Amino acid sequence: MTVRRGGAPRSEAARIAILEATARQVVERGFAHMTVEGIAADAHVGKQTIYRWWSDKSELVAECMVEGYLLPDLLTVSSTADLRDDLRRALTAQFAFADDPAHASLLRSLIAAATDNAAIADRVRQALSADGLLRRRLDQGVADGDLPPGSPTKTIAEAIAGAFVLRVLLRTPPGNVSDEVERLLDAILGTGIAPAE
Amino acid sequence: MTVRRGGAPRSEAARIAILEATARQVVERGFAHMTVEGIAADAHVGKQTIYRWWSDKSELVAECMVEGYLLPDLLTVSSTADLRDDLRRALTAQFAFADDPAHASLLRSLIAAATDNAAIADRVRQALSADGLLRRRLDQGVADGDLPPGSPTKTIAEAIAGAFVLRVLLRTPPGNVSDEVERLLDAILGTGIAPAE
Amino acid sequence: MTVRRGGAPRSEAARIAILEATARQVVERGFAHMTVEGIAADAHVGKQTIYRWWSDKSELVAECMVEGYLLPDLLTVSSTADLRDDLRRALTAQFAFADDPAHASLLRSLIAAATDNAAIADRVRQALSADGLLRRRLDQGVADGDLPPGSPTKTIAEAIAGAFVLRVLLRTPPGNVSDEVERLLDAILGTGIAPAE
Amino acid sequence: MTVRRGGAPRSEAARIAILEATARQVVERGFAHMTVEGIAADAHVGKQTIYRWWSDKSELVAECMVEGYLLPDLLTVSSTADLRDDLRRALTAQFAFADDPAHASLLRSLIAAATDNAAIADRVRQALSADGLLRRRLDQGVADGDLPPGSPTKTIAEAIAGAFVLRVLLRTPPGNVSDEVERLLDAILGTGIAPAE
DNA sequence: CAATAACCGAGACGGTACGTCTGGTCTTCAG
DNA sequence: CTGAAGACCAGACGTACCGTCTCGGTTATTG
Repeated sequence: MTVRRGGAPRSEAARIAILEATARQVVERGFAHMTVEGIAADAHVGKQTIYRWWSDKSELVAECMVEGYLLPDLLTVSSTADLRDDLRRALTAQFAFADDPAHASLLRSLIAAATDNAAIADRVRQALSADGLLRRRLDQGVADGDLPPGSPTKTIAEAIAGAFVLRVLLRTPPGNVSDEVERLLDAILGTGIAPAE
Repeated sequence: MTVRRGGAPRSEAARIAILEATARQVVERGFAHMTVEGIAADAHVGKQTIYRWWSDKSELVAECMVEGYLLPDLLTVSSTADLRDDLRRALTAQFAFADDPAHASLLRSLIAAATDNAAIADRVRQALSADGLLRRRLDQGVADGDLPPGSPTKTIAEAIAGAFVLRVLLRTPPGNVSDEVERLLDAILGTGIAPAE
Repeated sequence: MTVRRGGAPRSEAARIAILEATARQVVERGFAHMTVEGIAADAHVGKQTIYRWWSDKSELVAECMVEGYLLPDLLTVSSTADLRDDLRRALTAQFAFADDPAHASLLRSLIAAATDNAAIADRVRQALSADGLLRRRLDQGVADGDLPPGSPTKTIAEAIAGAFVLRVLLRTPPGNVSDEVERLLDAILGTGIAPAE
Repeated sequence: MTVRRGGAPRSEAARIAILEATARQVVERGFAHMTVEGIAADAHVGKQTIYRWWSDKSELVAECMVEGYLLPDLLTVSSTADLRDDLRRALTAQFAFADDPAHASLLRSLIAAATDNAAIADRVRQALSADGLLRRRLDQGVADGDLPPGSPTKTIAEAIAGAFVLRVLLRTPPGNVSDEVERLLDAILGTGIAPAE
């Protein structure tokens, strides 16, 4: 292991102030328009203290997300007997979140950041799929016989997340959320009517 | 109507040089790191000639895409009697395109640009869904009885596009493309086995 | 010759504003403590406009001096029949100037600048020797027989300037100026009494 | 008096390493461009160890000079019966020293330092006038009748030092040293010919 | 001989300024 | 009036140092 060779240890207070300021700046200005200088000023910190520990602003945002300063898990997947209803609840909440223009704007910022930084991308996916909760509920659906055996639950979960991402990217105007959710459920789970033979 | 009051007409040569330079810069540097100054130099054009006709770099990229300098339609959807095979062909080609790291990087740049500019976002969706071709093939599938009547074909097409976008965003390592495509088809079309009652 | 190929010509207004601001900053802060950023702000000018035309702050100060924004000629050498009296008047005025602490401080700043930049050094010498006026009066003194024929008038003028520079450098407290001037004249012109054989 | 209440005594090794490093840095970078951090690194010493004992870099340089790490006494004034010859020897050595560009550069650095710090200025004057040796030889010249009674020997010594300082400042190109020395002696001592009546 | 105190090397900290790069605007001249 | 060229003001970039503070560790003196 690395031996401490003198010097003050890293300041946790500074680290937290910087991450909080970063989160504020992402929300206020967006990823593209926020500046390291602005973060330093907001956090009452020297710029060098930022550059000492992070190489660029996408690293900052990545750590912000990992530490949960930016994006809560958007999905909370309930687990009743009714798979479709559980998913409906979860997706409705997620879509409603994105219908707030400020939230949509934040999400677009994070998508932009994700194009720069794989860690952010992964964290976005985690947030969007409730870090596996969604997939686990789908697996349960397979076990319960609500989904065909062998259903690719991981892929289904990613298709749901992807549909959501694209909706945010396309700025789909907040329409009738429940209709949209229903259509997405139809697309993923089938219309509930067995396909024609 | 606005009366033209003399002077030289807009130079088509300059316009084309600028769009070509923009396309080059997106590929070489990525959307976030390219500069208007760099484009002007690359196109041997004054900065003002750019600012006179476009308000910012996302407008430039948007026009580039519309004019086809940047992204070809990624899907070419065939129309045989077998829906699943038609989709398989289309998606396989699309996934293969994204497996080239340079292409994936370009796509991420365009996603970043799309977060800034709705026109780009829409154009990305168009490219990803072959400007409606995919949806039309799905509609045909409904008509042929390959999909249940009332299937939300638009939503299905967007889920497919979304799954692809998320794959690009997450930098999913190029694995077994045919398996992944198969899983995505399973997710969207069902496993081919009627869900248990 | 170089052909102008377009682009706005250099702004004379900006150039003057920068030189004036530089002069103000030298006086207010001193050469060592003034900043390019401060000058830019004072002159309401972008930093690049400074760096485009000057390589560093000693170049700025040099141009300031050449243009006369900073240091007037300190000597005005009269030309009566009495060499010693002419020099007395000139040196007394110069010493009195340096007795103002602000002036002394400015002179030290310029000496510091001169250690960086030969052009400044030469301009300081010019200012100190009235750009040759002093030497010409000494030559006249030789012609009049007030100085021995063959007297090294250039060296004498430099010794006078050097004595003054050293006085400024040493911060010799403002004492009895007329005594000091008299002693310097004695040193340079002799005590007026022929040396003992 | 202040009572020592325990603790390690000041490290002489560190003090010497710092002064040596300071001297190296003055020579290598010049006073204006050397840094405390560079000195600390060069001396393998913590910055605080410097700031604990010196307030700024001009203090460091001042102590360097007092301790003789930087500038030897440039004059060694011999004391034969011939005043002019004694001075000629001394000045020739001094001028020859300054003809080495590295020495001239060091002297300019010290002049720059002297503009910041009166102690350095005084030490420079001391070095240049051999700490009074020159003046004492001039006094001897008065006693011997080589100079008029009442000659202002202090002022003469300072004029000699000043002429030398100005020569260094002006970067007078190394020309014929013996001629220059001769002219300076003429300027100070007279041409050796009694002035015309 | 433990406790205390001042020292030491190392290096993180909040800052200021550097010199460069780019954004968007404005100004010239050529066509 | 367009377009190439490029100067302009503004301000962020990432780096270098400033002078202070905080570590772990090392001598001395003192109770």
